Amino acid sequence: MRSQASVLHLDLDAFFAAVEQRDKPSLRGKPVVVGGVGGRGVVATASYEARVHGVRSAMSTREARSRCPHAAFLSGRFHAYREASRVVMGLLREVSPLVEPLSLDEAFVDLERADLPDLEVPTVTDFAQDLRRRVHEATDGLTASVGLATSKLVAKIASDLDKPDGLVVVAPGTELELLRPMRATIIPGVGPATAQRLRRAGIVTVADLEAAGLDELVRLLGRAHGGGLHQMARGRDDRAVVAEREAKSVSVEGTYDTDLSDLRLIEGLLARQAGEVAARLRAAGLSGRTVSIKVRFHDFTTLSRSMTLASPTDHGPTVARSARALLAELVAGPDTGPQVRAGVRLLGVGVSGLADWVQEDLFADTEADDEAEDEELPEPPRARHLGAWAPGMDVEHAELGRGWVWGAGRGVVTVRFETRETPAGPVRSFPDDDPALTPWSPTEPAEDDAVSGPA
DNA sequence: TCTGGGGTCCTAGGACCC
DNA sequence: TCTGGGGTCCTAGGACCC
Repeated sequence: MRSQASVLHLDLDAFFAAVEQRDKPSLRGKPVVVGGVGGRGVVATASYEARVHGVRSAMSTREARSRCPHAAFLSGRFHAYREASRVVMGLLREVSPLVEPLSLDEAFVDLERADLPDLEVPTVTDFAQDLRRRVHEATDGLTASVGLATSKLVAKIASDLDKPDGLVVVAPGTELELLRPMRATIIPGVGPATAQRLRRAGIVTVADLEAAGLDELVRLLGRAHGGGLHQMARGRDDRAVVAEREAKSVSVEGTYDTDLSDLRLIEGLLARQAGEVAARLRAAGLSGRTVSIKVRFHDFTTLSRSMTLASPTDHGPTVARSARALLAELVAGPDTGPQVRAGVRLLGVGVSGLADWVQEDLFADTEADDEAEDEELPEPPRARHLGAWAPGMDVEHAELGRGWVWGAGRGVVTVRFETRETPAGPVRSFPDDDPALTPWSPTEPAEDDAVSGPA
């Protein structure tokens, strides 16, 4: 924790709705709701005029319509939101090189890196007011609420205290008297489930949290969360403002207005999502090894299945093939098969375990050179390492799973497989626990990034 | 016709490795 | 040879955030 209030948190007010009101004068002063407008949509942002009628984020659009029928319901123009966000983040980076965006409408700014004569309360207060004015100007009328404090925790809480269009500076040394009377749910990370567990233990306010022992919190919430809250409740938060955060996963999902039960249609939708995910990976210069699907049934129970490939991919057909294979496993499952056929409301595809293409290539070159030098073939790896014969691999690759054997060198594996036709397409199984395996000549060219390594 | 979409982080168990 | 302990990877699910 710092000795001066040099962490700034800025939050644009009712952001999506405010952009709509800015761009469409007829909406100004009127209730505006941005979110899903379909039968199963939820509210992303409600303007303050709509909030008066009880409309809230994450509420179903159906509920919002009944509470505020005269509101304008809009599905959102994300290009406009991204553009407004870009302007604001650019402005923040002008005042400090250390800006950490949390979403399109929110960021931390480290004032220790800003050009200020000092970091005393009057100075940072004037600075923040000037910043809010500049945001208003640069965005053609959007308002921002700002919190200033000695830590991220308190700055974020502070920015919310005088919304909209507010500024709250928490003077160093006064953090605990601010936090103690507040509900524990004020602390980011304490959601409904955590709040309920705490309540059952008689913990409602931050003061209660502070009085609870570390052991008790860890017992209630686990090591990481319990330990974190024990610190936060004392106003202790040393998290740094971090400018660059690397993406860890890329995913696409969709909820359908009516439940899907046609397996061909489900497969087709998954394949399309796989293509979108791959395109976004390529656009970001990323690739990943783990492909996941997500399926939500009519009763809202949600399953996920994932598989890790032998090497990273950003290839649409490879992601699609993996997704189809994971779906086929669900369809073949004695419990999950009937669930799928009974109706699916959400489908999703994601890729995680991301690697940077450029780094991957450099790494591969180095490794190839090393290999040429010492002329030593890798030890035949053990079968359990083989990502190369994962279910869903196409026939050529299953027969000759050439490629990287993760963590153990390269080899050629010959695998017997059996194919069974199902309504969702062919499902393969691999009767041999221990596929035959021989070392692979490193000079042999790779054909497909599905199974070939980064060589 | 309750309950979005895109993420992050954590937990826990099993397999495996040293 | 037997036993045990860590560490890592993988998978599934859950909580949470905006």
